[in-house]
Amino acid sequence: MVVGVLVELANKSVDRIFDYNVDDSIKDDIKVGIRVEVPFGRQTLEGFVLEIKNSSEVKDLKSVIRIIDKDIILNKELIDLGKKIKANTLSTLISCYQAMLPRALKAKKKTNITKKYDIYYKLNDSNDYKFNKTQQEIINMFKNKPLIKRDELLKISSSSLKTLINKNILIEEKKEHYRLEYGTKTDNIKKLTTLQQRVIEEVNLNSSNTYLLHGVTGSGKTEVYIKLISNILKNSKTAIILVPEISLTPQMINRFREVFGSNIAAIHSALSEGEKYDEWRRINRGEAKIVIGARSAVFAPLTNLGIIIIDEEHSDSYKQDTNPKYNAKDVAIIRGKTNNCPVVMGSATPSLESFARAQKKVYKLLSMNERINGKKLPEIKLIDMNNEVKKSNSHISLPLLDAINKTLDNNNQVILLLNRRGYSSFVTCKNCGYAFKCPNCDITLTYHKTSNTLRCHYCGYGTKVYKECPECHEASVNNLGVGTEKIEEELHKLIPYAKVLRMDFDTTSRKGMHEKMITAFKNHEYDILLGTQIVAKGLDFENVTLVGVINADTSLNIPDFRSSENTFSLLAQVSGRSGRSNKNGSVIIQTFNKDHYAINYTKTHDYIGFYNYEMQIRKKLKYPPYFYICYLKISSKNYDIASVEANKIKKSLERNLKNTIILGPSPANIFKMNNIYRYGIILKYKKEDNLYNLLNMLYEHYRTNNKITIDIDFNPSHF
DNA sequence: AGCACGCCGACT
DNA sequence: GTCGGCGTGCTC
Repeated sequence: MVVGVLVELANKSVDRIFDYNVDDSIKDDIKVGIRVEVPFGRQTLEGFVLEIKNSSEVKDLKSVIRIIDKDIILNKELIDLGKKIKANTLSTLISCYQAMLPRALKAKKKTNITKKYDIYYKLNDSNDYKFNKTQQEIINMFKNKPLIKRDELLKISSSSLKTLINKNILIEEKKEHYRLEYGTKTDNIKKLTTLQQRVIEEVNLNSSNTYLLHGVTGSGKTEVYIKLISNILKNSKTAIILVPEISLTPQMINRFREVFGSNIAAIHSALSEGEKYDEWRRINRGEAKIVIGARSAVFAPLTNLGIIIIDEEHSDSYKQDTNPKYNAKDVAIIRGKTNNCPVVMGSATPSLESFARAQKKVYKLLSMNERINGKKLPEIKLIDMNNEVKKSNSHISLPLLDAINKTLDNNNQVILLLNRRGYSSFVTCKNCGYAFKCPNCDITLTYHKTSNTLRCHYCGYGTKVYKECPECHEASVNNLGVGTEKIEEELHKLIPYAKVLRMDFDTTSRKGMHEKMITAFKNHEYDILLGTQIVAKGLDFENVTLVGVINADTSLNIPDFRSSENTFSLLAQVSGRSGRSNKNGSVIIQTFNKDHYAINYTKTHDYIGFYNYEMQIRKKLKYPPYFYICYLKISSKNYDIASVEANKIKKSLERNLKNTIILGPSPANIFKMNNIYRYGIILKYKKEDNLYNLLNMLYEHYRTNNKITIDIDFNPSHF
């Protein structure tokens, strides 16, 4: 017997199958998809069996050393899926498989993650032996229970136990146990509104359709997902639900546990590698039917898949920005087709790409435009900070302060968002909020400290930094941002009696802190929840009737063609935290750009209006969804080589791609990093048949060149 | 990724 | 003369 093995080396030069002989002694356990250890050159490597055959074209084969797991790690579907992802992302096949597996199953960086066992004992047949009193007591325990845990027997006497084991009267038996424990399910499915019910009925569970569920904040999307999954389970099928890591809170998981109990496997970053390994094996063995997790959960080795749900589909967290640079949404659709099951993507603010596909009937659009509490969406007030800065020096305007006071007087709670996306990488005017923009690309210029210049990292345009603002002519140009600590300080001065809970990535990084804070705020131990992006998503507090946005503009100024979309989405999401139960909510947004369309469409909760407006811009500037984008990054330790080669590459692409717009090379977002210089080339195209081929050849050409590294990202989430 | 092979510069 | 620099190529 001969096997074709893919070794665990993420290098293009060994990204192919190597053949090995299999000794008769291990032949019976060889299956496609298991892991084996093989000799490779002078080293010993781990790899996956991808083929089983009778003979090989290669003579003088080496032999498989041993089988690592008898269990199949990569089933047939995942093996094929990996090949498709390789083709779509131009990454190595092995990296695609590694992306599917928990750390414990990768050869690299494995930190001794093992299975956990409980030790049990059972009685041996031959027991014509004279026991003393304690020994007899132990023996008697086995009358009702054939298998007893070691701990229980130790309680009686460790020496007697030892004797019985030595005399071969008790036999040890190891049983694997999982680290996590699961409650019992309640099947507590909430009663659905007619709107929710209609959506359920529209989803054809026996199709491979892709649905886009556009539901306003508070419209009850989660309960729709639960009902859909519950229907899937009745057909004895399985389900995957993807959520952004940030909203994968214990509340969210508990809600699913409540309904589905141990049928759920939840994979999230708060788990240890060992716990992740256990959860993965429960899935692989068919013991868990529903998988909830972030991006990589799309690879859950479930068989008989019945539905894939992607919550908050607009989130850029579904795109992996390291190799393989896959998007979980694309992977979900591929799995949907192979399993003939539907994919449901939900959001209050769908990505333009997805909504455009829904408009073109590629996806089926499902709408829920009412909240389940029957209330209207909260009223949104804009505060023009151009006027407010003249009145006071505070980051919190008088109208916002007033509203906070009123809310607290009524014994309600407040969420304050400090928008820190893209913080301080660009330069703004302190007086009027003006941000310098590229005249060619209409994106914000990035500040380069070393040269004290402003640069466009799309086209390379550069200009020096002016002290004087070209808009209001004040000498107030700076690039300083504010942090949550500063705002907290101000709040203490302005409202001394208010209890403020500060939540950002610093204060929540310790394990369990995130959950603790959420619980404390829910229990009304605090009046104001102040935080960054982390407070904007998915949270559900019934007492919150006011949401305040300190600065709507920072994310608007990010040098990214999606900055308006991301801002609109963030503001809509955070606004949705207000007035979720039976109380009316309101929202106050402080901005320097009150006439900006992204801010204005937020004010009227008008997603469609925003969509139509933004689509015109995308069309004019040839951005997605009208054009695809591919980002090439060329990096080198040597400044000149990076620049020269990047220009050579551009010329060569120009010769070979006739239907593609090529921008750059221009300095990448972080131009110099670890002393490596990086240039970016942007490709915009609608249809370019030869593109993947050409880029693959380009990659191959530079593979052996150790002065230049090329990195290719199709449909990047940012660059 | 390792590791050997191999072809040029500066030293006991 | 040889030790060792790292560019190039191979691993079933």
